[in-house]
Amino acid sequence: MTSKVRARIAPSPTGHLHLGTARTALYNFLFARKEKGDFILRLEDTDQVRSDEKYTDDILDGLRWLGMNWDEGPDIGGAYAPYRQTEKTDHYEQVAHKLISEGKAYFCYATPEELEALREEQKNRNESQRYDNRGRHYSAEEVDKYVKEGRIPVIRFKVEDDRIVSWHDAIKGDIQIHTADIGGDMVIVKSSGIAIYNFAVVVDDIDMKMTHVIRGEDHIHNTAKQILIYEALGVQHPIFAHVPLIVDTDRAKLSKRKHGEAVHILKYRTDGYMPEAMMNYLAQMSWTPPGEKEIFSVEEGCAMFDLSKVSKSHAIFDIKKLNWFNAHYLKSLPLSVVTDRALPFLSDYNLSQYSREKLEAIVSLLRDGIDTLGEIKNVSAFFFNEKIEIPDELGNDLLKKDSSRKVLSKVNESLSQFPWDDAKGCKAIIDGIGKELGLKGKDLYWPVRAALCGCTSGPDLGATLSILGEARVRSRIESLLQPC
RNA sequence: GCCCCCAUCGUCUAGAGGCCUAGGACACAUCCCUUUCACGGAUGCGACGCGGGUUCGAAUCCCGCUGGGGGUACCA
Repeated sequence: MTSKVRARIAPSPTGHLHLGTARTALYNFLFARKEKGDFILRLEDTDQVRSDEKYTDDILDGLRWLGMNWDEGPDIGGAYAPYRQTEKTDHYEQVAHKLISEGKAYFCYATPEELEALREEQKNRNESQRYDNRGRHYSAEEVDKYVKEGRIPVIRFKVEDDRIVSWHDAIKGDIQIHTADIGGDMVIVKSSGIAIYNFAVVVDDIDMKMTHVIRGEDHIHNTAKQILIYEALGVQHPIFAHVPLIVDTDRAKLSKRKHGEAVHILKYRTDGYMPEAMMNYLAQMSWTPPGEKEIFSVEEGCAMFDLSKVSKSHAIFDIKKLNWFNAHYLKSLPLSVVTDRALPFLSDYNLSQYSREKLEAIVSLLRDGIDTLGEIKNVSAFFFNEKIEIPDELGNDLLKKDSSRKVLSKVNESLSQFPWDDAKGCKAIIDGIGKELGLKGKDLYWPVRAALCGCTSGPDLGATLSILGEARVRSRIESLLQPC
């Protein structure tokens, strides 16, 4: 009888939601949903120095934004609460003491300085750096001496020296790690009394009955350590799956230090990326759905996801591909939705000068030509600003040409005949003027466009005219026809 | 240093020994559509890191090399 699948994401609130965390969360989420299991959110906040509540909010918010929801978590509770490690300190310590009483762990009084010296020595001798397990053999006198000195011990877990830990990774396949390479007996509880990550995760994953642990491949060595703890605790370990890391175009791990805000989901939100695009891009970075289907929603992802099809090799974050996804969703999502999302990016403008209908028309016109909503402010400026800037190269050159002035004069004379509510009709009049003057293509369109938009490329001309309306068009053209 | 993981077009990838003269997508180039631009459509460019095996047959399996990445904490 297989038990219900339980997968989780366990971020630590030491920074904004990271791209890699988001993707790992997504894979856990997709997997849990696909298997009709539970997806759990848990906070690994044992790093007291770096943890911050504001990051917790950012992380939960970011995950929701991407379309994920969880069945249990710090915000909604659940059968296995609490879902924050800092609320389980005593529990971890109890488990650690149980291991001590069974002879599987012990107090170690070595100071950080002593350990540093040990590492230094080993390095000089060109040996691999590892704890020498000295704490296993303290005499009563030694312990007494250290206690009198006021040393506060850590708790170390005994790592068997000559064994191979192996598991079948759901993504990577069989992995074997020799215990000699783990680094000696490992700390499981710091002198502060706080459990160390490798210990707390295991206790939590046991407590919460996790069946699958899907996480970044930077945890592969931790997995070996953790399997040892599962064994000591007499519990069968969950299925592990290590997802390849996301690296940059130089193939280095994405890091705050090197990439700044670009490693955070928040950055993409504020730059005007659609959550649908972000989710879709993240999901397909290391996983291809059957049938080479590139575009898919969270729901479709949930239905199609297959852990065994996740790639083993690293994924390179390619902003161009993300842009393509985003441009796709910008064009295909319902206009009202895109408009709602676009308006905050236009908040510097006086939006009340247009009806909602016209605003939607503007978004509809502009969304074809941009990759992100962040770009909409610039490309829509001529719709909102009272006066537009005409760049010198257009003002001094194109708009000074005889043919250009002819076109503009003619358009100006005909303004009263434009069917202002009909974009195609407006365009037809321009075409008519072109025919009359014997001008076409650039000679015809560019002057009009330049006069209205301040540039020679842009959205559909008829629609632009229609949205701007007679008054704005008239004032822009007339201001250019003034003798200079 | 030691340990682990990985290796197909510039990028993401399909490929589970013959279906592969290696397929798709992004990007790029050209063309078409549009009497401008964008969108859209079509075409093109373009890869199995190297060397050994195994096999009738290898991108696919094995070994070595090289390259890349990750890990080696009283961080997570």
